[in-house]
Amino acid sequence: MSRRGTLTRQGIVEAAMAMLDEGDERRFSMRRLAAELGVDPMALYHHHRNRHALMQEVMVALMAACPIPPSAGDWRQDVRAICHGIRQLARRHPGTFRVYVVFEDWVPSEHRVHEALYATLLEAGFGETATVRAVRLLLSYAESFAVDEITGWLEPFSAQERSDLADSLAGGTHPAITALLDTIVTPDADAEFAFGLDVLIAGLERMRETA
Amino acid sequence: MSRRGTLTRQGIVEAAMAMLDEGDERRFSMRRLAAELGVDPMALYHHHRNRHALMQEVMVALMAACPIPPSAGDWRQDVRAICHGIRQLARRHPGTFRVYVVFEDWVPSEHRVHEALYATLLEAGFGETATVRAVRLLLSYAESFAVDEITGWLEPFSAQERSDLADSLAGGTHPAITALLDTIVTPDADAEFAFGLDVLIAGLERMRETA
DNA sequence: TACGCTTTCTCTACAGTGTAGAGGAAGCGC
DNA sequence: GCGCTTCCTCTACACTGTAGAGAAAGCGTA
Repeated sequence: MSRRGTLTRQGIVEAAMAMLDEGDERRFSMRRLAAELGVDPMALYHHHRNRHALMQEVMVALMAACPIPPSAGDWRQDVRAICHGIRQLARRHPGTFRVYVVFEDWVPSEHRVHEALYATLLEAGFGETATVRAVRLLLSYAESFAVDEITGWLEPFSAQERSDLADSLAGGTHPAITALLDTIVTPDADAEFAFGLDVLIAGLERMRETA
Repeated sequence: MSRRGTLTRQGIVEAAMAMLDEGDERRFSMRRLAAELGVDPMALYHHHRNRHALMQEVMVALMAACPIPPSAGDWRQDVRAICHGIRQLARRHPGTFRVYVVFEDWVPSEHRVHEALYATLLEAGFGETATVRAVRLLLSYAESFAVDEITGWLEPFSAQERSDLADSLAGGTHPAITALLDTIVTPDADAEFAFGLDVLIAGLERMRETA
């Protein structure tokens, strides 16, 4: 057992993030993390008040790592780029991101991302209320898409999954789903993400004109 | 201790759902549920293979309870109504709904809701691919909005929360957020939900025209 | 009524979790 | 050298899900 100087506040955060990201984030535990770091579980508590406080730090680190591309002048392109950054972040840190989306607390480093979106829309001429609402809309789109993607919902179904789905339709009458089965089981993540962004941006454009 | 006939497969499901909904869903446990039912924890395992299997049943019950209004003839109105049904469901079953959105498995009774949306958009003239994508978009909007709402993100900030937010902005430079602070801290859930739906529907309308 | 069988529940136990509280050792300043 | 602070370990507790064994209640049949 190493005795001293092995642990750092930030080192623990990084190790925790790595553990969340590789494999199932539900397998994360303070004891496992301590074992990984070759240290007694309670050693962690000297650097972080408790599990929740550690998680908070991990969330801060996560959002601080969110890429925010520089403005390209056109708000539509900027919005696309920022949302893409969120998607990239999720792919780089799938486990941590999934913890993030259900995390209840404040994560200060979120501000970076929010600021970028707010600034983009304000400058594009959206009103204050519309901007705030549009940002929530865009963020929830990007985040929930990203979660779906890292959870595997956007990968083509296996033969097994496809037939499970088909079987589960047998009970009731679901003509529309049945008709769409082939399309449903062969999603294209990139195209789907772009589609959603196109819809949102087109819709926002209309809002701006009429408001 | 009651000995026999107190427990029912469905009764356990309902009690579990009630326990999830009142108070924090993270406080749910098999042992607490058993205590509530006046029964030994292991008694539950005779009716449900394990906690996950029970949760699966609860999720099925949840989605089976999702109100699906009859079609009104206009796809825009139908989409609005269906999404509103999801929001209502979340408000009636906040704890269960929050478990649902992070639940990884298949929930057969989801089909009812999906079918309604698929059918609506197909009949409105959307292509197959567009329909599938639009449905995912609408569902993820309704669900993530509903989660935000039941989590409390759409209630006006308390003075404390407002000043916490203001403080957290002091460090960096966030001119846009700062300018929007008043708007950010006074959200209006109904208006916000309607705004998102308007944007999505307007955007989808454009997609249908150009496709 | 009596026997056994099945169903339903209880009891005990184990490995896992987060973490409180006490204690020990390493390194610093004097 | 001494003491103080910092960092870590050890032990312990209350909690979790659930395996495995056994008890009791009610049923079907004789």
